This record gives sequence, C-alpha cells and structure tokens, in this order.
Amino acid sequence: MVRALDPDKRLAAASATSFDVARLAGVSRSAVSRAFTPGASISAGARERVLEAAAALGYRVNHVARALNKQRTDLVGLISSSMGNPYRAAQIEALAKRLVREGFRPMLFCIDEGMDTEQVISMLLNYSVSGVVITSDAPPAKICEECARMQVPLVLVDREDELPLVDSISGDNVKGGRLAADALIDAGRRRLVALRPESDVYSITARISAFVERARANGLEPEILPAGPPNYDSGRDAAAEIAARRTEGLGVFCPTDFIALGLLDALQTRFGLQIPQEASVIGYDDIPQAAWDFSNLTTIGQPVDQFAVETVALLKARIERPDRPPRREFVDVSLVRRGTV
Amino acid sequence: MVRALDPDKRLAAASATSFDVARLAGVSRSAVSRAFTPGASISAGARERVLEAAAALGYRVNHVARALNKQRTDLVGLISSSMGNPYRAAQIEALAKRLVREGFRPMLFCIDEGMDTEQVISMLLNYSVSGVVITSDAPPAKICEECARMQVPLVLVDREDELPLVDSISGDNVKGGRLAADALIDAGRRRLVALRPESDVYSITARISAFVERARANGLEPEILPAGPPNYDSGRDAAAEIAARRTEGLGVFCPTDFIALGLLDALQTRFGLQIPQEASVIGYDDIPQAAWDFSNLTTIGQPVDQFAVETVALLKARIERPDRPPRREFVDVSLVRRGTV
DNA sequence: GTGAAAGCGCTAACAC
DNA sequence: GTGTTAGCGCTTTCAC
Repeated sequence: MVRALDPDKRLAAASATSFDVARLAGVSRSAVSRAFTPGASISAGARERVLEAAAALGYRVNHVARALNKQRTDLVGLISSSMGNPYRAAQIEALAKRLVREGFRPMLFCIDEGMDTEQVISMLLNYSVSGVVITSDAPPAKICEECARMQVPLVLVDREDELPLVDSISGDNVKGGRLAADALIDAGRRRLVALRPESDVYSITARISAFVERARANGLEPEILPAGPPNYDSGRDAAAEIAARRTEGLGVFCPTDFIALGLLDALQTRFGLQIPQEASVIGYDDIPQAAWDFSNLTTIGQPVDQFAVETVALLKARIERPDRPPRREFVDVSLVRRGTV
Repeated sequence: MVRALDPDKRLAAASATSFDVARLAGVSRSAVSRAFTPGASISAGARERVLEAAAALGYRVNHVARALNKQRTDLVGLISSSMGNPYRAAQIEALAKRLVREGFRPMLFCIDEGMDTEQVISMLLNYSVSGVVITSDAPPAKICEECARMQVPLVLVDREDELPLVDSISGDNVKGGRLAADALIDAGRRRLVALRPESDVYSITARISAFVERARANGLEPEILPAGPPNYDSGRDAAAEIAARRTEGLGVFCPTDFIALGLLDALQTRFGLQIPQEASVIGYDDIPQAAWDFSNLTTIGQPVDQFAVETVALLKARIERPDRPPRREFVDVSLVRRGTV
C-alpha cells in the first residue's frame, strides 16, 4: 500500500490515522484515543493539542477499527416489514432518528413475506451489531431465537406474542380496544362490528379481544367480520359486507387505520354511506391519512415518537446489563376524536 | 479476554474465528479466508473441508475485521428526508431492498430540516461506507462536497441541480411535465394552472417548466399558483384558490401526488367540486394513495423499483471504477390514467 | 494451491 | 496522566 510507505504524500482527502495525529500533537496514539473517548483520563492540555492536530489533519476515528477492538459496533439492525403501511413508515423514521440521536447507526432491513430470514440474521451477525429492533408485522421467530443464542440484544416493537425472554414494547392494546368500544357505545351505536384482518400479529388480536370484552360488559355482542391482510385493500373489500349491515346503530372497529381507511373510503365513495350518520367507524394508530379530509377518521392514537424513545432506552439498558431480566414496556394510547364516530 | 485464553471453553454461542475453523479443517487461516472469498484460488477439496468445519462451528466471517483490512465496508449511507411523503417511503424501501440484494447494507439516516449535516457526514465517514445514496428533498450540498473530497461514491436520486461531477438519476421530468400538459389538454382543458410548491428541488421545477412549455406550444398560458412545501397540507391550503377558479375548462397540475391529494381532497370535501367535471387534476409520482377511492388520481407514474435498480447499478459501477466519468441516468415515466382527468 | 507473516487502525492493560 | 505493548479477526502479498 503506497499510502503506508509514504504517509506524507498522502492526499488531504485520504483520512489521517491516530498515528498521524499523535505525531503532530507530540503525544502517543493512546492519548489520541483518550481524547476521543468520553470520560477517559487525559489532561485538558493534551486533549486540546490532540483535538487541534486532529482538526488540522481532518482526522476522524475509524469506527471499524474501534469496533474490531471493542468487539462491538454502533450498528443496530432495524427490521421492518413493508413500509406501504404509513404507520410502519412513521415508526421506522422515528426509530431511525432516535437511534442516531442515541449514538447508534440503524442498519435497515425491509423484509418481504417470503424472504430468507436466515440471510438477514447472517448479515446482522456478520457485522457484530450491538442490537436489533424488530417492528416487522411477522417477525420470524428464527431471528429472535438466533439473537438470543448469539446474545445480541433484541427489542420487539408492538408484539406481545413472543418468548417472554426478550425485551418488548407495545401500545396498550387493551386500553385501546376498550377506548374504541366506549367511543362507539357512547355515540349510541348498538350494532357493533369488528373487522378482523387475517394476521397473526398479537397486537391486532389483543385490540379486538379488548374491544369485544368491553362491548360485552355493556351488554353488546359484536360481530366479528374476517378480512384480508391489514391494509387498505382489505378494508375496501370489506365495504360491501359492512354496507349490507347499514343501520343507524352500526359501529365498526378496525384494528388498524390502514384497513379502516379502505373501508371508510369505499363505504363513502362506492356505497354512498353517510358517515357517521349511517355508520360509525373507528380506527387504530392515528396515521397522518386519518386526518385527511376524506376520512377524518376517529381513531386510537399511538405516539410513535414515544415508542421510539422507549424502545431505544430498552435497548440501551440491555446492552449495558445483558443479564437483566427482560422487560415488557407499554406505551399509553388515547382516543383521537374526529368525525367518524 | 478470557475467551482468547481458553478457546475450547468457548460457548457454542460465541462465534468462532477463522483460526478455529482452520484448525478443525486442518488448513491455514488463509485457506479459510479463501474458502469464503468468491473467486479465490483454493482447491475444491480444501474448500469443502473448510465449509464443513465452519458449519460445525457456526462460523461466520467477521465483516468488521474484513472491512478493517479491506479499508471498506459493505455499508451504504441511505439519506432520506421525512418519510411522511409516501413516495419517499416507497423509494427508501425499494432502495433498501435492492441494496441488500446487491450485497450492501443500508445505513439509514432520516434528516430533518434543521439537522446538523456535519454530523451525518461524520457518521458515514467514520464507518468507511462504500457509498452514499441521497434521496433527500434538500440534500445538503455539504454532504456532496465532503463525499467528493473523501472519494466516497455518491449517487443523487431525483435531483438534477447538483454538481455535474457526481452520478445522479432521476425520472424523466421533462417528459412527465409534457405528459401532464397533454393529458389535460386532450381532456379539453384550456384554463391550465400549475401549483408550484416552495421547494428548491429541481425535479419539481423541471416538471413545471416542461408543463408550461408544452402548454404554450399548444397556445395556452398556464397560471402558476404558489403553494407551501410539497405536501398534503399545502395542497389542501391551495384548494380555496383553485375552487375560486372553478370552470369547465379548469385543469390543475400538481408536481407531486402528495400535494395533489391534499388539493383534490379539499376540493371535493370542502368545496364540493365534481372532479373531473368541474376541474381536472393531475399529479406526479403515482403513490399508492393515488389509487384510493376518494382520489382516483390521474398521475405520472415513476417506477420506484426501476429507480432502485439503476441507482444501485450506478453506485456499483462507480465503486468499481472510481475514476469513470459521472453519469446522469434517466428513468422513464408514464401517464397513469385514472378518474381525475 | 497453500502457509507464513505482515498489517488494517484502534483500544485496553499495564507499567511508570 | 501518559506511553508501551499486545492484540481484535481478517486479507494479502510473497515464497514455495
């Protein structure tokens, strides 16, 4: 490598090493390292000189080398299913920003239905990520197992069905389901319907269960209407069934805004229903589109940013104390009242 | 480090090194390295034994170590502005998937308006990323400069205003603008309006220019209506102005679906306009929401996946030949006919 | 085709 | 508080 043989001819562009900085500052490489390590024991003077020299040379610590030494990178695997769902996109954005703020670097993996999970695991492990955050709709159990086995800190977002041995965080789905039921009942709806998308995600199941339970506590027996995957199209496809039930007392709960929007849109556009006069609809998540004019959807709001903050906190805590008992965190949800209920 | 002193007591969980594999396979560490390097010269027999031993030990090459040695990681910085715009979310997803497929690992940075760019650069450079892809609305020139200076391959997506010294890719905005004008004119619209969001993004400017030019070629002089940032709210806010121009011959071009949707939604919901009877609206991007019932927006479609494929190809090409002349790639766009024109 | 040896740039343990 | 030393796990000449 020419560069090594002839350090002085080095382009200003090519980055300097701690060795160069040390030489210029008249200190050892350790001193340079210390100057860039918060809390390391170094005199103010030395630090000053190092920082100055570093600036002069355009030096940056090489995180790859640091990682090799420390056996850990700042990388965090961020695993997501399709971001076609605006809620997921918002979540990923919030998480990515928070991770960066907390000194991590998110490595993004968007996984498809049929994707080879094995590979994703390998990629993460290859890079000695310091943690993994999974927000996927269908987080392959494999990834979880492998992370556990490899001792890689893992946080599950918005899932409750996993092994109790990992940290996880989710919205208060029970409260959310109840809030939805209450809102509908308070609005005088007596004929309750819950759309149940085909999804093995526990969040969704939990919301519906809580909804049903609360309805029953009020002497009402909601009808459960099966639907496709929890997205716009499924909601739209369910519209005919719902329209057929048109009554003054009809109140529909969709466990996801994404699906609620499809339903609502088709109900109004295709079946000419007056909402909320002929039917109430309530969603879940409070995605931006829920506030759009056509929908103006009443929904259960989940604070994405707070999710992100607590998720990263959970991750940090585990990184610091790998053996601490797994925690299950909950984020508060609330009713966002708009025009559909 | 205990592990190093006592390799045999190592947990199955903790990963084996090439040394361990070499010993078990009865070869040298070099051989192990070769077995995992496509195209390296190693006999089939040796390779076989190495792979077997590796499997037995659960060995994975440590990419951090590899990167330190090669002076390059598989990491690619993926820089995005807010994913509140569904088009951006789709783009990031497509890019992330493609990068992974091509052997890269996307490091995601979502940048806010007022964010410190300097830091982002540092983070990228710290990690010896092998490239950077910028899809941000407002890609800070600083990042570009610094990448150029540090010889980090860079691809600009959907921007035309940058230095001619970097690779870039964008949709065919000229064709798109023309297509939009033609569609409106073919539908008999003579009173043309173009919403111009306040945005320094060249894509948007280019689309509008092409639109105007084409209109003029048809003897029409479009009105330019200024709007806020290119998002839903700005479109919604512009609705009053547009509604005031209600005519049979009114045709509105929005250089972004995101803004078009806000306009369209408010036009219908708040001002009771019949679209396309009382006004035609055409957007740009073909985001999923453009196909939703309430909007059913006619628009100019940009193939996000093709964007991703070509972007990564551009990146790879530059990584392989750092000195090749910068290229400017274009992706074809097409009219997606729905109900608003 | 194969192994020995030299490093990639950094940090941590240890003496001073 | 500071420098010296010894690696982190890998790839890569260079002989053979």
